[in-house]
Amino acid sequence: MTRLISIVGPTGTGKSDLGLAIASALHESGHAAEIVNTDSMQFYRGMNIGTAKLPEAERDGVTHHLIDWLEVTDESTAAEYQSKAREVIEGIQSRGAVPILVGGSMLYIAAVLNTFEFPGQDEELRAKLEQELIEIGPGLMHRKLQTLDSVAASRIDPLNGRRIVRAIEIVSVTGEPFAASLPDEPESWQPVLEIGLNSERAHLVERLNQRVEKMWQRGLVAEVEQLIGKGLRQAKTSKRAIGYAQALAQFDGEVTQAEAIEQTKLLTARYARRQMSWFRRDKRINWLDYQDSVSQARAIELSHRWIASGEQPSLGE
RNA sequence: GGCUCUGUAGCUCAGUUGGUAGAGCGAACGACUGAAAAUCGUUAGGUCACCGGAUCGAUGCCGGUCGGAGCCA
Repeated sequence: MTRLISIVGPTGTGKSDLGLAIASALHESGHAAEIVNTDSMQFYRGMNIGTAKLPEAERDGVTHHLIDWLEVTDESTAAEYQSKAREVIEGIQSRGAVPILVGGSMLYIAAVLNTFEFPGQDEELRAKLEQELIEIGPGLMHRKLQTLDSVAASRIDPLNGRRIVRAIEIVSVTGEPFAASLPDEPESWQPVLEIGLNSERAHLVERLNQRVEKMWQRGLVAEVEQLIGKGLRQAKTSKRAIGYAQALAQFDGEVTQAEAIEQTKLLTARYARRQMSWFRRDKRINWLDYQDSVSQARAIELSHRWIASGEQPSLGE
């Protein structure tokens, strides 16, 4: 079985390019590699500019999976993605190729890489609970959870309506207590080499700001206009993507272009921060500086060793 | 030049009928098990423009200085 590689890190650090570089380096040494997208917004067909999706022409002939597999009106879920992605990964491995996961959607990555079992769902119940949340507020919902599962309640903030609703749903569906917390040391679904790309915050934010400006120059608003024709307004998840929600508001005349760009910059920088706060707890990640030829060489070296012998870099190396 | 308004956290602004101050956003950090580009939590930031006066006590009142905005000439 070929070994898994995963490239993670905040948005805009060059993960896609590094994925290609590693794929090409592995290819030279006789290992085929295919890329598996772990960016939840690149799932959507037609969402290209705002998700910084690598155009097909720039994929160097490397097969990319799980890009453009949903319509904007579809709703992705981590559970569905988990089974899909694992199927794709096993398919790649059965062909003797190396799967390289590339992307920054935290929950989706964890769902694939870790032993992560999603408790069941009940859409009808969920809808009812969501309505109730609106009516009575998170405080009372939290008390309700407390009577059902006091341990879960103690681990969820009383104001976090969304998690409270989901916890009640889980307890009701499974009839069992809900841990409501992530394990400190997750169990790997498969052995994996994780490479993280990051950079000093100020530099990253500056770069992200420039990228947002470019998205508008390249016609994000026009892309949104096209997506409206495909039902973007009726969408649940896709239309809330950073940049798309703002471009839509601009298209509707609710905000000026300057405001839309400004808000998008803010949300992007905040998103990058949240990504890091999630990734930092994963001690398996080998962090490297982004867009640096030394880092790229290092990442390739790590990958070679990993594929050849299953050797992980030792601490402080 | 005259009149009026104005100067409080990195930003936008509340506020104190005189007892040294708050919010939203931002920042740093954290949580996260079927929407996660989501949903939330914690913390740190202020000689309340500057100088003087009256007062037991001033960010607040009075005078001045400097900066900003508007109107009139």
